[in-house]
Amino acid sequence: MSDVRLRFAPSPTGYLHVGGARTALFNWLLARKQGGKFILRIEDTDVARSTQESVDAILEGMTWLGLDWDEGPFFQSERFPVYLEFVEKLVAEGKAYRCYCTTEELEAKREQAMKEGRKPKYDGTCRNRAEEPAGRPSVIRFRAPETGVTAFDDLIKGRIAFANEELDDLIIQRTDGTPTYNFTVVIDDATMGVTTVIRGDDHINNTPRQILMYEALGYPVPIFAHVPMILGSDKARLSKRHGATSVMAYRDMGYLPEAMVNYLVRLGWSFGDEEIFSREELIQKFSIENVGRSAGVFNPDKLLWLNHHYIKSGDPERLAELLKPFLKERGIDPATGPSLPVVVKTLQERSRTMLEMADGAIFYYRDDFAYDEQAAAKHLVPATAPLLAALVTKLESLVDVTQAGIEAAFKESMAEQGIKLGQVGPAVRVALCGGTASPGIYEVIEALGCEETVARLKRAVAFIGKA
RNA sequence: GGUCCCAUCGUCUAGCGGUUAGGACACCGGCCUUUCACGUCGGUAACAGGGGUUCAAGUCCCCUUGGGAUCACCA
Repeated sequence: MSDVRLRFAPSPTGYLHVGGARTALFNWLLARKQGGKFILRIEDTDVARSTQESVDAILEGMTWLGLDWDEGPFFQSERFPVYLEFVEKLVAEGKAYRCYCTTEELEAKREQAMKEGRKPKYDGTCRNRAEEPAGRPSVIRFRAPETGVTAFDDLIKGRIAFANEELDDLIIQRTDGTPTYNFTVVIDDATMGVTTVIRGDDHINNTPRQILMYEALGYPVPIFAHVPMILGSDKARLSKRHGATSVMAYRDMGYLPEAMVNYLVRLGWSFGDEEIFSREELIQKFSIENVGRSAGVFNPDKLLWLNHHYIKSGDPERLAELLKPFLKERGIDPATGPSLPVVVKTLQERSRTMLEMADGAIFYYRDDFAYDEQAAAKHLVPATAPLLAALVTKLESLVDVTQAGIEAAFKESMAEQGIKLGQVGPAVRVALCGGTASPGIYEVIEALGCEETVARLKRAVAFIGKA
């Protein structure tokens, strides 16, 4: 046990994407490993862009991944009074000041500075303004030191230092009185007692300003760990055009949460040569020290492989439950046919996603499917009709409807007919499943039951007769 | 452009001064086999470049090059 406190602080302007999910996961893992607390905070100070739908989507994504939080969710929009209090405190102490520069003026100065090759930072016009013009709109800026160096020891990147002259006086309160991100994040992390901040490395440049504010406020500076970004296949920032980026989209595409968690954690973190980690193992083995420093490319193939792995080794009962919605989408009611867990067992090895499994399960629950044309042309031919008929006879009197019993019946029938499995097997497969790719025929028969199997074989014989 | 970050197979990575540079995904072969798969065996494939330091450098330092992030009254 320890008193580490970590947090995930997304802004509700969209769904939970894989990058955010990984950041959340790292925070959650460290909290769980060290027996600390994991806080969820919604950063919705930008009222215009924040939506309730996004909040719900983020919560849903977290829940799906199994990332439970100990405190929150807190909403920054509900804490405005807290922020204002701190703003006033800073102003009273002379650590922040009112700025009357208009957006247009600032814009012009920025352009001018760029044109002259200077840094486009705030020039400090209002920093030492003597009197305050009444009736003019104003913002509040944080008074940052103009000299010196602000540095921190990043748990992932190592020591990072910034010359204070590179920083400028950033706005902490807008004209409309609302606080801005770089301020609220500091106030919240400080007042919520956050000890370790794990976040995307796109925040590195914000860190020195934030440290300066912690110091101005008299709060201890947390430890930072900036995790590298996730890239698309072209090494550009991961986006929609690389494929799905929403965590929930992967659920809908038939991915298991444990596969997503396993994939995400290994993207940037490693533990020797190990690839497969259960949730418990991750909590035990995860460490920030083993998080890499460079950005990583999101590899859908490896995610798919992991998903396949977890489907192969998953509990059929659970998978059956997860499969139901996918079957429903296909208009199939599993109650009308063979036991779903039994069906699942026959499909686990050949399903990389639950969606594939659903497609593979369809034939079990429909007896009116059309035969694959090529398969029928090749295997449902006159020569096989009597062989199938012989099997019908054999199966109709079969008592031991297990794979072993079925196999024995097949062997017997084949011996009587003087043929090999290859001469009748493919036809049975097509008769039962409609195509040439399917689980083993003994498995299928066991799942289907003798009655249904016989019906399908008879249907195939009839089909041959009509052809 | 300024600042900051990054750099081992196509991809994810191991490596923490001395290795035939290892594993995984993907890819290509063999085996297994009633199909598809699973499994299994094997193969192709990497230290961005240049300087140092050192008996010894993928590992430490510097430069170059190449990526990326960030410079908002967004978060």
